Amino acid sequence: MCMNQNETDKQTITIKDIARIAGVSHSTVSRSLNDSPLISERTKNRIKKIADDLNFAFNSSAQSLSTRRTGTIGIIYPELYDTFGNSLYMGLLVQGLRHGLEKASLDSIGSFPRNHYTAESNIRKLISRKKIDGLLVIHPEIPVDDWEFIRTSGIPFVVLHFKPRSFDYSWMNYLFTDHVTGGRMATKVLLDGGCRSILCLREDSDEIQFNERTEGYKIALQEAGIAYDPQLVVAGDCAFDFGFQAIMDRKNNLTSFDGIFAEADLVALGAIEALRELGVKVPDDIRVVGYDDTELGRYFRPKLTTVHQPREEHARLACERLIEMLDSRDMRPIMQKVIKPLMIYRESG
Amino acid sequence: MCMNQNETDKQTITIKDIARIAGVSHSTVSRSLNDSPLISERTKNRIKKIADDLNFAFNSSAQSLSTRRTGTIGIIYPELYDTFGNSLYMGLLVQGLRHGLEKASLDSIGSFPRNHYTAESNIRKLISRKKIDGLLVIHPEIPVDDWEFIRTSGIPFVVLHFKPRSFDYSWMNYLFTDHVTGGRMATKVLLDGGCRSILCLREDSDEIQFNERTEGYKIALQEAGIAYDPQLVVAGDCAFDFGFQAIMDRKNNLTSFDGIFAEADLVALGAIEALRELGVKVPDDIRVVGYDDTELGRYFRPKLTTVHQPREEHARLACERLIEMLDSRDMRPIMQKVIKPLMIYRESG
DNA sequence: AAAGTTCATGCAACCGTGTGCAAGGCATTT
DNA sequence: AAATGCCTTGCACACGGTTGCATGAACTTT
Repeated sequence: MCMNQNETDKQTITIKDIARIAGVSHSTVSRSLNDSPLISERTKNRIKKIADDLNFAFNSSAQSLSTRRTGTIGIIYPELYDTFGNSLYMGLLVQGLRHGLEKASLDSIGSFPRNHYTAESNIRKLISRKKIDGLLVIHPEIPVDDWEFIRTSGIPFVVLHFKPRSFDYSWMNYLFTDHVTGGRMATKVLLDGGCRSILCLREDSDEIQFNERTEGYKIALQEAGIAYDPQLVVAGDCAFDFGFQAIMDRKNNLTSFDGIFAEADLVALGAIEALRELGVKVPDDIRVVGYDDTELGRYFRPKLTTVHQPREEHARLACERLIEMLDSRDMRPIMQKVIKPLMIYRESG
Repeated sequence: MCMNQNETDKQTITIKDIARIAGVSHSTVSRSLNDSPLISERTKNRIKKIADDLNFAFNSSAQSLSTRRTGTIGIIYPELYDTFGNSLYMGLLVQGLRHGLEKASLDSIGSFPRNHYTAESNIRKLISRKKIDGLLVIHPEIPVDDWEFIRTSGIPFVVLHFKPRSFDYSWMNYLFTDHVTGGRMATKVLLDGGCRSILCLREDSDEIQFNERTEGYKIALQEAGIAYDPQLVVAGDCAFDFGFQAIMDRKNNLTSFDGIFAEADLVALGAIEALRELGVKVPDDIRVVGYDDTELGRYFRPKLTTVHQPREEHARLACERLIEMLDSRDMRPIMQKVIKPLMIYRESG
């Protein structure tokens, strides 16, 4: 009637079982399987063989309890789909981290900063309950007391991509992008193309990265001897529709600008679509430059000129540093990189 | 000179510490913090207070060792960026799972089926080392012996989205989409729009889902009394460029078809872009229907008519069933859903 | 042949928590 | 007053590993 629920349950075997079979103590088994030099080759091989035959695997909880190492890393990252742009951008970054950790045979627990239902801090939980050995943080909005908790916990961690707001990060290991330079480069491309009046479509938030991009925009203007006009900076969300609408809102006023710096690719694509519908030629009439180099920019026409951040490299470096910290227990902020972005010249800008 | 590396390390406190402070045995502390009815309210409150004051948190390894529950679930899913289309599609699904698990305060270890560097099976590792309580599988290519391992391990799991190939899944809990119906609906939209000769752009793989979509395409044709022409089925990868190139390859032959069923949104968008460049009007001259309802289709013009799979619902149901299995230990294949997709009518088809 | 080394292994404690069973205190019943 | 029962708590062992130290055997050295 009702299936015997243990029907398929494998008998779990432990090092003690192996010890019994091999006629040795369980310490010897433990040492053998961990390749301790204390044990003779002959015994080791015999025991490894037995373990193999029985498909033995260590119980990770027991091992963690004893060694104080879990072999898993927490990755704190935002919703991939709160804004669509995020998914395009973050995917590759998280992917890169997964690979970097895999290389060191580390597992990863992906987590939001806090539980959406209980509002409990996942960061705190993972650390204090000792579920993880280290932390990779990619998130614009870590609460100050979580930072404080991370700091006092002494757990190895690396911060990527988002500069912590309202919290001193001079003592952390981090890897950021120099968005001032990014914004400046993007704007300069437009200026070099002859633009004199550049619309800046930025995200309506206080995130440091967007402030920096706008800052770069201003610097480039200044360098070109063009007065900064606050009217030309428009804030919205990081979405296609914002770019589209921003242009449509100005359809009677299209001569008021000759270039567009969109601080996100998707916004740029929205703007381009609007321009196309209005019969404006990109880049002939108006030049457009995006930011982030999501895949999309490669596909749609005109192909998007944009600012690239080396995401795979970010991920690789972050993992390497974290693993180093795990091994050496040396938490000093040795890696504090602010990487220059790269301009990708395509058709739109 | 060199920082004292223990400077910030918090002294870990255990239930024994609390026991000592409270003047009770550690069993009493354990029972109190787990709200056992055996302990008097007065004692419980006193102990909870002390635990709170000390910021006590259970050591999860110790707890797992004792209870045989880790409170974490493995999610097996593919590269998000091997093909760009994947990232668009899978992101929301994985996101939904993360939310569903979070609701039950479960952590999740995201993993590829096997380690890219060591080729070791992550599925096996996670299960046999007892790192997880359950498994959510979203992957087209799980090796047969991994399925076998999952089966004999008796671990609770739910399969989503991809039907296992070359392995009987009648005993599993699963949630798939009826892609035959999806393909049929998509094709029917084109037929109803007056198309008589429909190009089918499919992925060049044996994945069941693509075979099913093509199958649905054939059925719809048959129902409309149109002979199936193998020449009209073209296989490539699931990318924008494939759709683009497929049309460009036929630019001298554009009258040979009047509709396009692309088995992935990105392919459809590529085709539409090519048609636009060739001066062909969509949908007036040629109708195009995509598949998957990635966000992209909402943005680009003409807006893409496409087949929607309710990904959030998939994720939610899968989590619910898994959690039920975790609690009840009842592994019977009670949930075997094949969900009908939904047609999204927009502009292109 | 006795003493000293080296090597391989076992003993026992420990990591932090859960839990069956026994025991003690106290109130109730006979 | 003794017997009974309930409520609360502690003891001791279990979970499955790791590791410092002691031990005994085999091998050198004097």
